[in-house]
Amino acid sequence: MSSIRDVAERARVAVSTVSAALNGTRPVAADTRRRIEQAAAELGYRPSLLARGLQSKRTRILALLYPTPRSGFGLTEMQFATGAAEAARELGYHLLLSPEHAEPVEELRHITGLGLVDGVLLMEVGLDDERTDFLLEAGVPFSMIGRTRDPGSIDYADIDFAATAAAAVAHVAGLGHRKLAFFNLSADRHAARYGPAIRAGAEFAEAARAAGIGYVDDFRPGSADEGGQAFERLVAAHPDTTALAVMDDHAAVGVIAAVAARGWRIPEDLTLLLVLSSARVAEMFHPRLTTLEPPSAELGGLGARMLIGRLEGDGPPAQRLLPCRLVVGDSSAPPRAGERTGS
Amino acid sequence: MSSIRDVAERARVAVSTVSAALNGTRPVAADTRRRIEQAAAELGYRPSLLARGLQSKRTRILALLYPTPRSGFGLTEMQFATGAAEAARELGYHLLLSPEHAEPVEELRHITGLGLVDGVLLMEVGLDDERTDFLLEAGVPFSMIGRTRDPGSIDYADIDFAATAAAAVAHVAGLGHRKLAFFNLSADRHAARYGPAIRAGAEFAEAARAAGIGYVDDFRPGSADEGGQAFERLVAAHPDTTALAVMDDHAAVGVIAAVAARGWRIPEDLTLLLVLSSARVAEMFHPRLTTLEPPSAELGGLGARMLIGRLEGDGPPAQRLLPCRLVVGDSSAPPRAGERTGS
DNA sequence: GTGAAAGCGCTAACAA
DNA sequence: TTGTTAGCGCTTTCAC
Repeated sequence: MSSIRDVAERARVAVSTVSAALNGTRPVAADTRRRIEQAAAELGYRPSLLARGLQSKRTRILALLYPTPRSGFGLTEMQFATGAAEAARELGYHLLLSPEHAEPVEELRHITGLGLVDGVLLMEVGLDDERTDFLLEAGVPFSMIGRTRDPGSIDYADIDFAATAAAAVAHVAGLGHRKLAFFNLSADRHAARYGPAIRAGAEFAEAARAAGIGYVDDFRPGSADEGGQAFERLVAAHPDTTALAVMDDHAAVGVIAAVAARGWRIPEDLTLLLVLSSARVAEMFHPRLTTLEPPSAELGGLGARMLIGRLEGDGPPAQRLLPCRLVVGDSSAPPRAGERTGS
Repeated sequence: MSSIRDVAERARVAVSTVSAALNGTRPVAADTRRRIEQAAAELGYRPSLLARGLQSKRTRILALLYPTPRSGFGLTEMQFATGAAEAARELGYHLLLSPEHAEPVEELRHITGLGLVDGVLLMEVGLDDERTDFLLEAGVPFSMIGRTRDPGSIDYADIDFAATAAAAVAHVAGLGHRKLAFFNLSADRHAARYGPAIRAGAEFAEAARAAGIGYVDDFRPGSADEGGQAFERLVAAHPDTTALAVMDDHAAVGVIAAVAARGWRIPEDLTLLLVLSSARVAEMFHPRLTTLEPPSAELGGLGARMLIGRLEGDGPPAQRLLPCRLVVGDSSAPPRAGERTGS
């Protein structure tokens, strides 16, 4: 690799002039600049990020902290990462993928202590997240994909659960349904104070209330089996339910099986919505499910942009909510006029 | 951030002694070492990766080059990334996520030119991959997840297609099937000389031949619709086919629908296998599909380890093939004794 | 408009 | 066993 000295020698100028010419830090005579640029091009010169970073205390590297896949990392999470990486790249930054192990705060301390990264992007943010306390205290710039209960002036990009729930409710109400059930994420996720589980629950209830349709949300199935069971209990307790929104992919699988087992059909006997699942997953189902697809890549990109904005000293905190996109599949239809048949 | 000088002053020694004590580069008196360690601890000292890298020409950062999601990035690809990040972390390295845009080689030139990374991990390697030529020529250490047609002495971790195909064939043959069909990846992927498409095709043919069972593989459906159509054509042309292995998730969806449309059932009328799909995807189907799950995280981890091995100057090239894991679901069963009913 | 020199935090000769 | 010193490649005063 050729260094700035090589360029300077070849262009017969001082290194400081090369630096100035290449960065536009101070005026350089047009002719000198030309010689320098040519020399740099001929040598294939690339300024060393390390040296530059050492000097300027800025590396243009961002760390994306991600929890080691628990039950499994979804497509959604992946898209946060790729979205963020993409946005970072566009702005001349790099994204470091940092797995969090047992002790997230330790991990943070480690990664920020190295002086390697300018800022941190947090994923899977809990309502109360100890990592934010640490970062705030340590004065490390960061932004969140998701948000804590009280984000204060921290930058974040999160799903607009209110708009998402409203869209879902409008969709089913528009089809003529009068009673909607909502299967939230598993009890585990609630116990972990997982924001999406809690916010979606609250917002669906509110949206149903506002729309004046019936609403049930006592279920939190986290697997196919639990999904099937929850569905059976739902039908037993609320036979007038004609539309169901499910947050957990696997639970949806169980619901579909249970529907078929009763001799019912989707969408004739039940309108089924997948909430916060990518359309790619929805396509795996047959019939193709209507889904509220989270704008994952956009959220990741926004998170990265916000962080960079902060690093480059922008203004007020950027806090953005993006609604899920309603992708209508073949699992939604008006409710059947008469009684449902089957067992 | 406190620097090595601060530690040196506090411990009343020279910086070089601190460096030596902390890195074990040269002998340090036990007592001195203690003082240094204590001082470092008290100051919360973390050596700067930048400074160290500038000096040692080694940053302990690896770049994972990933293609910008075309049709869509699967879980599988994600797991390469997380597996690699995990392994890197364990060995004290960091993983940079580098999206490749239009011009992969340009991207490589850029990322390697910065002096930021010690080596590169390549994903989605084609049979003829221009990136390897560049890296070889540039003398940049790298390893591949996947492999070119002729990997020479390049490190790689790839799927063992022969073992995978053998396991699949043994599974269906063991159930008593006499004729297996194989739906390869889409024509697009073949056109792109995508290794897995080509290798899996060849190895399934070979495994079927070796096992002495019938084999058909003229189909390359890349979507649900194409999958359904391919299935219809298959049944028309080879009505004696009782087992089917499918590589594309979406095509499998179409097959399942087509099977149902004929009034057939899985697994009674058709044994269906998903090849190279994660079990997590297989669970989305009902019945749960038997799958040959790629060891994605392991491959990613291996790729990272190999690269690190190379960087730390190990011996001969590491080239590893890992078989897919056969996860038996509810879609495989012995062939039906009599005729199949339905249209 | 340009050059010389200091220094970012660290490692590695070389001396002592 | 420890200290002194010279860089790694760059940016940034400060002179000229």
